[in-house]
Amino acid sequence: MNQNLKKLKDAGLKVTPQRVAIMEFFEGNRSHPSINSIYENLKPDYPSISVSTVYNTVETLVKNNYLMELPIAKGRSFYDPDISEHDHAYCIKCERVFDIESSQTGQTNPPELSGCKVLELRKTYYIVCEECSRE
Amino acid sequence: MNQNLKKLKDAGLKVTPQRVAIMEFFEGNRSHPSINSIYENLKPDYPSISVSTVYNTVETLVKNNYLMELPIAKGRSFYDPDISEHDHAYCIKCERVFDIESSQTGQTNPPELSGCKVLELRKTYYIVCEECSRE
DNA sequence: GTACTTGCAAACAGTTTGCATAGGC
DNA sequence: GCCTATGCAAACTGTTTGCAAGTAC
Repeated sequence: MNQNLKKLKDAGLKVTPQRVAIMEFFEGNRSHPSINSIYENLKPDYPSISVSTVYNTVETLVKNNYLMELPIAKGRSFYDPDISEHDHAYCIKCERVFDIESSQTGQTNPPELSGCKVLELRKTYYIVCEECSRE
Repeated sequence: MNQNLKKLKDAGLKVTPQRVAIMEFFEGNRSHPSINSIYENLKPDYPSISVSTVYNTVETLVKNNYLMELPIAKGRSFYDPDISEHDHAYCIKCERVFDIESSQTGQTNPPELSGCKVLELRKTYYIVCEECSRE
């Protein structure tokens, strides 16, 4: 709560109800929401909120390392408030994203990338989740 | 060339000029084209080809394990005719995709996925490529 | 001849942009 | 009061769908 206010202020961002609401929505949220699900979840409490505000805010939060963007699925991104090193699993049936604890850390970069700036290695397991396998 | 005809026939698919053209376009192509770049590249030789045919054909080829789909970037997919196990690097500046030889193979699945059907593990390096780093 | 494939247009989903208004500081 | 953030609408991109006409076999 106050953490969020502090984070916004530290980043030199204005504290608006929409921004705080979006940050609160992400707090402890392990469901990896899409832009649309953020919008739909906030609309009941903030009827006037617009999609573009959600886009703006999420973009700002990504830039300030509060969220990470997961372009795992076709057509839309998921967002994760856990920016620590971990992997993801994506169920191709229900399209949900799950967290996976990262196994080996500190791997060396492949030789092909010697001249490049490597920002990050992302590992995604494509799965059919337990629930969806039952059907 | 005849390989493509054979693959289509083996899959029980009709041999159409468009399908053959798309398969030829992918042959030895390491540039990981998007739907749009396939379309643009084929249009000069096949002026009447339509985007929906490209979508249809690519979908069919993915289903028949001739292509793999890479939903690496926001908003669009890339396609790779190399379906053997390997990783990718994506330059966030020029948005090109590079092939990376897979390092360790045969890793075991993480415990979180014990009840799931794991289809694939994909590793993507997010980079700024050599060329883009120079600027 | 039949069934699948193509090409066109329209619909659709997610995202981006421009701009006037509102509101944080 | 200044400047940023919001909300709305319109534009845009990538994708999907419906359907009539065409074509592989």
